[in-house]
Amino acid sequence: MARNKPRSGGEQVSDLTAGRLSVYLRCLTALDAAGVKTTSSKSLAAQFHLNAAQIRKDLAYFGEFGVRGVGYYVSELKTHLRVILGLDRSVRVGILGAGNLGLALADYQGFKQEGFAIIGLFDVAPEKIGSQSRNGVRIHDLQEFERLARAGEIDIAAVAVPGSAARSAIGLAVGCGIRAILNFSPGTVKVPPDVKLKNVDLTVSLESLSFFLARGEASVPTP
Amino acid sequence: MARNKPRSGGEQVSDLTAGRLSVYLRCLTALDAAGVKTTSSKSLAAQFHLNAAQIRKDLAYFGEFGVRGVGYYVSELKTHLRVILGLDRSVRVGILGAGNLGLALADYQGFKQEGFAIIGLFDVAPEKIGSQSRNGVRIHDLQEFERLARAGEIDIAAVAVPGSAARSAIGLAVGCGIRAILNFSPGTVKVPPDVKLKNVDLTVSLESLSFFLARGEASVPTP
DNA sequence: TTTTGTGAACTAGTTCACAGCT
DNA sequence: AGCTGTGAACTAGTTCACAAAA
Repeated sequence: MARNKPRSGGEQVSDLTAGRLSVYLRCLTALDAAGVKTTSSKSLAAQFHLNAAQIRKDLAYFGEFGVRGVGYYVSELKTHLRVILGLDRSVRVGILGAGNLGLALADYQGFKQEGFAIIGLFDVAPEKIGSQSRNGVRIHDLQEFERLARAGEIDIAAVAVPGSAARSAIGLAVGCGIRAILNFSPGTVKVPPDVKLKNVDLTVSLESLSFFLARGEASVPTP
Repeated sequence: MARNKPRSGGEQVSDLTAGRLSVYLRCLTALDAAGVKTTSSKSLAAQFHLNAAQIRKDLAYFGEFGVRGVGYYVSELKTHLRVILGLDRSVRVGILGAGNLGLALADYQGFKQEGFAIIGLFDVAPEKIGSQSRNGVRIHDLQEFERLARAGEIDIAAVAVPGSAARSAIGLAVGCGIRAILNFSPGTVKVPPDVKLKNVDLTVSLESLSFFLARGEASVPTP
């Protein structure tokens, strides 16, 4: 059995590491589903195009989960990763903006699969309020978001409003005590240091690709 | 006038740099719309929470666009950036997968605004083929994608298929000569080195946020 | 003076390589 | 033997600080 250095939440973990932990969890889930009992950093690296040393280093940071000479027990490591990622409890997501993107996010199956709970869609347009997405996620008034957020019933705000409304939507969420925001709107918004803002900028992604096409370059996938 | 070192497409430009160029273009477009004629790296940095030295370095890599003592001419620099990003010609995007996400992407206004041409949606489900998105983007058979791609009429493939179909969809696109792929499906797919693959993994994004919530940490926005 | 463009210094992130455990 | 965990070496990315230009 391996249990040694469960790191106290002191040091800063990089965003890239956090993302990789999520990737590792997905790999382990696949192996588990395939009935694989044990694996190693080398085998994970080979199968999923990762670097073995990096996997070991990322994992070792949170404790000694491996067994020397053997590797990692798939199901055990999976459980550890779920705890590390905070997925052992329900993570409640509220979506700001019930446009095309907001509606698509609400019905995105990947979230449900990973255990995220979509609390609802929130918009300001009176004609949308009361209706629901294809899969039955209800659209509420933005005030309802405020109420729920202040009551501590929303963990993550997904912001999918038009660019012009992004700043105020993010400001609102922060004001209600939201500590984690996934922002799909364009622009450079600043948040207090205790709030984690993650930007998914579709225009920037497409324009980067256009740039590499224009240069005739290409290479490594972007994680 | 400034024109000195228009870098030959020799060296490798990092993905982070490419993304920042797109951000700079957006900043300049905003300034231009506001009637601002000149700006400086310092002023851009202050307004949009960037680093002045980095802006200068990124831009200087492609030529001497600035004027010492003055700064940059907004409209001139904007034009340069559009050329550098390959946005001076039409960039044609085909969307693989006409599910919720694919449909939302097809109707996403941000793309149209930036000059991307959405060629169509492509799916395998017979009942979807022939219909169209809310804003009128047609859904075609996947074979039509193959035909168009082989004819060189699609520059970027956006992959929004279910996870299980991602590998084959990306393989198909690569096989048809597509050199740039924006992938929304989960998983670690490998592509040849001359193909640029950019992953937008919503589950990884949400799980990173969950991780930071679980640790009680937070900090800098993620670009 | 102001502000660019850029080498130098620094910081962050990745990979190597091996001691140490099973 | 095999594989982890980790310091050391390396690579990439960012910021500083200043000479050169307008």
